[in-house]
Amino acid sequence: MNNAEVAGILNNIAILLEMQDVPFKPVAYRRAALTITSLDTDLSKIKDLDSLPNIGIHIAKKINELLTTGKLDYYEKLKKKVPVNIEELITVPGMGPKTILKLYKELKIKNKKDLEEAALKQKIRNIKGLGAVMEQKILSHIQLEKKEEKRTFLIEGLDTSDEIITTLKKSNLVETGIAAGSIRRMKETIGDIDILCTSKKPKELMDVFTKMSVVKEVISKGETKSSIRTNKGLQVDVRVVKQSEFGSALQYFTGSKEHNVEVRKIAISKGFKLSEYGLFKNDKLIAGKTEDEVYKALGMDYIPPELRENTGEIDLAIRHALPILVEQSDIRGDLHVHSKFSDGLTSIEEIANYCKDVLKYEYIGLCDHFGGLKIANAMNEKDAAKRLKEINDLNSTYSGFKIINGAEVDIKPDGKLGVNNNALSKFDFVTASVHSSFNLSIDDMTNRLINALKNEKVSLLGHPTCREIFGRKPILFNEDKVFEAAVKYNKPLEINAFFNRMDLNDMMTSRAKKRGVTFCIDTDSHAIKHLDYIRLGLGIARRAGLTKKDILNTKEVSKIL
DNA sequence: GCCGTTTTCGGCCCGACTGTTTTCAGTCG
Ligand SMILES: Nc1nc2c(ncn2[C@H]2C[C@H](O)[C@@H](COP(=O)(O)OP(=O)(O)OP(=O)(O)O)O2)c(=O)[nH]1
Ligand SMILES: [Mg+2]
Ligand SMILES: [Mg+2]
Ligand SMILES: [Zn+2]
Repeated sequence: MNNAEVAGILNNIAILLEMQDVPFKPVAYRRAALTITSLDTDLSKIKDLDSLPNIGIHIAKKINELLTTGKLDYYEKLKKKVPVNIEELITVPGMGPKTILKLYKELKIKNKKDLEEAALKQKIRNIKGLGAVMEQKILSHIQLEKKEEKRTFLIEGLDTSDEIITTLKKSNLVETGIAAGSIRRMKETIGDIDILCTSKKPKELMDVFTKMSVVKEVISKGETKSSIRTNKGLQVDVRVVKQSEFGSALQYFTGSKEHNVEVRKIAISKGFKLSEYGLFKNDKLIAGKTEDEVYKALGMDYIPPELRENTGEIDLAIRHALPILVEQSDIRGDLHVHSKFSDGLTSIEEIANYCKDVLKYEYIGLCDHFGGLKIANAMNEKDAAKRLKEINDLNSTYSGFKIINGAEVDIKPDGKLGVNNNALSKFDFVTASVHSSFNLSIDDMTNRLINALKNEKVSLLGHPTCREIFGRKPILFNEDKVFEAAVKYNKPLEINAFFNRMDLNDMMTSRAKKRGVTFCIDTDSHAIKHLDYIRLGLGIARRAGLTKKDILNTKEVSKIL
């Protein structure tokens, strides 16, 4: 039984207990499940389970029973009382523990199929406490759901929230509009789009919001909170508050939920109450205009959104020990950019101008594919020579900006590069990365990456895990050994910021930092607009707590060659 | 069931929207 399965069962127990109105235990089981979900080691490898946060002796014992027997008596007994497919039913909006219980008792509904049939026969509307509206909601959800992916890419959230805020602002009813939730925290995937607005006319603003042309369905609508679904199937939540409440509302709406709960507990312990409307002491407003004010009043330093996951940031903020996170303005260049000379779409000059004039970089590393990779239209020696001349010509026209003559080369299964080191001697910067044979044994893959890192011509290990979000699984290797090699040979690991790679991800970056690894945030651009993905890479870096000095491309060009 | 600069019992975040509702439960953020 793996971690996800154990967490799933603990979550189901929480729901079964809620059905019986058991107080507090559901929260305890949910927290335990969350702890397990965020674990990066297998439960079976952990000896003292009850030393994990939110897992005490009782849940630890239950986990052990699950791990050794594959079953849990306590869970089986709970299920016997309400033998329904919880996972399936709970995904239907509006279906919570109480509704599931009621429908089982009254109509023997055990799963989605039963639910759909009952709704079609108009049986649900007759249940006391339910009605025709609920019946219709259930039906339309079950029939429309089909194949919707639940979460989506961060970049889609960033772009769509920008578009919606722009649309809302056209009404002149918005004072401040900002994306919140997981978008503001820069999570690699987002479940919905959360937008906070301040306005003097919330009612009118909500009318505008729920009547936008992209709205397919209005999920709920109130004066301070409304939700819609777009024609692309994305849910958008908008909260509207007064400008004077902006800080506390943003603190609330940015989350994470777990962070909020923890901060609110601290407020309680100090005799305050914290909500989206402000920090209060005996109904007297203490803070609320800015987030900074709220955190300060609670004895904390301001916590950057990317860190608000209740993974230790609150303690650090109290002890004034938060890291000073890397910022966009610290980035001096992008060291993994493709041009027309391989599979990119853009001329070198266009790329250079954008980096120099718009992004204010001091350098770019042109890392067109070189040798070996047929699919990516790799350069041969002749192409490389032609490109070098173009680079030199352009460089002679710049002051304070430099195009670095780099290459991206393939790492073969044995860890040798796609081309020999002699052929690489002409390049000043070499990104080595895996592009095929993703399924080696862990040992072989580990040796493959270590051999690449060991190679004196290699400057950087590109997209180290090769995972694609919602797509290819990461390649498997011994993390500790690879991190160790990266430190030993003084080679940074790439934080590849391409929207569907984001590789290394936040968690692995955080673990690597603890082992002393350094990093390089690259966009892997193949077109001008990809260069802006740097902010996705910054999101990963900041979520992992990286500072300027952890990152190669915050350094001057003379220090990286 | 978990947890502890109000340490081993007594508390556990707080509020909006819907409709099941006419004074509130349930679900969701
Ligand atoms: N205090 C408190 N705040 C919550 C709760 N649930 C959600 N929030 C706040 C924090 C969340 O970041 C914010 C938006 O809620 P979402 O459900 O959209 O979650 P979030 O955006 O963090 O993740 P997502 O990617 O949408 O799944 O609302 C809660 O139970 N209590
Ligand atoms: Mg969200
Ligand atoms: Mg939301
Ligand atoms: Zn590349």
